[in-house]
Amino acid sequence: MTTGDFLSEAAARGFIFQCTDQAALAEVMKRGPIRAYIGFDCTADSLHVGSLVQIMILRLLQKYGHKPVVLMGGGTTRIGDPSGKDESRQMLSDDAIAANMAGIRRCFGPFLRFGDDASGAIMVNNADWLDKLSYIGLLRDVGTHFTVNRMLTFDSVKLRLDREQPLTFLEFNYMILQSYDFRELNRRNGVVLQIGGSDQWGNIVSGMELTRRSDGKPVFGLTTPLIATASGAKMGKTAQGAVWLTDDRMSAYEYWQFWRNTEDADVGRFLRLFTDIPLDEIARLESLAGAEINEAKKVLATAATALAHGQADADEAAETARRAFEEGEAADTLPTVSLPRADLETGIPAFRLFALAGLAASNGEARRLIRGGGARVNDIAVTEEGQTISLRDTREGAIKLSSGRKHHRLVRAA
RNA sequence: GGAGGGGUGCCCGAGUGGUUAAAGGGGACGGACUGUAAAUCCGUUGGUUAACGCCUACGUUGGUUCAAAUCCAACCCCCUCCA
Repeated sequence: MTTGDFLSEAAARGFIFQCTDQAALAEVMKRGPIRAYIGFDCTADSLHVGSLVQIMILRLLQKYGHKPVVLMGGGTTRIGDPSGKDESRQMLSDDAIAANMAGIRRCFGPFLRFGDDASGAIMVNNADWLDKLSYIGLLRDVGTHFTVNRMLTFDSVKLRLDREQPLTFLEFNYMILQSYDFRELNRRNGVVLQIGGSDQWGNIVSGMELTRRSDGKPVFGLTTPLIATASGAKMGKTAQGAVWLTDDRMSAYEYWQFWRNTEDADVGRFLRLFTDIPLDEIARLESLAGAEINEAKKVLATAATALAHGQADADEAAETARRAFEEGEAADTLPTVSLPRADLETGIPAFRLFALAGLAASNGEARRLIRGGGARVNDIAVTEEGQTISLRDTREGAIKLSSGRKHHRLVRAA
């Protein structure tokens, strides 16, 4: 395994959508380790699986001895990227951006090894240089390299103009600042490759051109495909919202469940993108037919969860799921809710209990759940909305509530 | 600054005085079928209530009316065109 093999594995795993000059990049990578960066905007305090492709490709880079550079958009987040958006994003305060950055930083820990050595990942913040820019200086420095004619042809701009949605001058400048980042990272850190999602193509190419025009340096751009499920839904959204990578936002068990519920048609693709499992093993798993594909989904779930949460938590999630789904018993590691012992002794109406346990958003929703026949206590369907559930219903130390086949909670007396 | 158009439930979107908690679609949740999949079909989709009902809701605030998402006024926000 040498530094030059990165591109072929990245391609085989489905990471590459477009590359500005793949042959030339392959040459450069063959000669030795390079530095590559991906920018992350600080719009939330944690990352979700929507960013996982980017994280995984950095991981793959590192595996081949290259140095990943994680760029935190402390400066660009103050502008807001218009790419792929119909409306401008709400302006974030500087405090919020700083807090988000700290949260995002934590997300990378499990996936990348940070360090100052040749392949150790590093993290930089573009506020370090963007905040210091002077307007006239910037205009004279980079403004001459951009034509408005060209900028107007970029999809991010065109989309807004075509739909007659406002594009503020602030946002119009985003691509210039992102281009500036690329040149700056090339100058400061010797970064020669920028990676991003396919919607970043225009921004990446701009940065490449700026670096070439003003410094005469050849740099490269690479984009990853947009990941959607086989049935066309956006990847990483569930009823509760985004699928977060950190356990303060989503438990390892829920994360495991997310991957376990992958559509059949996506299993191979997801195994290649979101796990380190060798390609020949993936080919075998992918070829499983019919119900056997479930085995591949479990492998996917456990491997993906191990990356984000650690092997121990992943194994526990797998075991919890096995007992809950395959043996129908309540593993004591299912999500648990504690309620006052006194309340449970007197008993609580079923609909209220389901709402308290978080299986329904309101008493009314719990009632509808029961009417629809989707609520179960200890695996027995609840027929009466007001049926009293009390400590007498405890089985093996807890009362097991279920909403549908997939959502379970254990209730314990506190 | 002027003229015109618009702000409806999670989202899109219909609705121009009462029968409107508000058509339709999407999404979501539940059920059936399965394999914790997809597709399909069925049900549900503001809160509270056993239920009648009550409360909250159609940008904001007031007003007209027995009755307003719907009419009037002022204000806020957005879009288009003109200067």
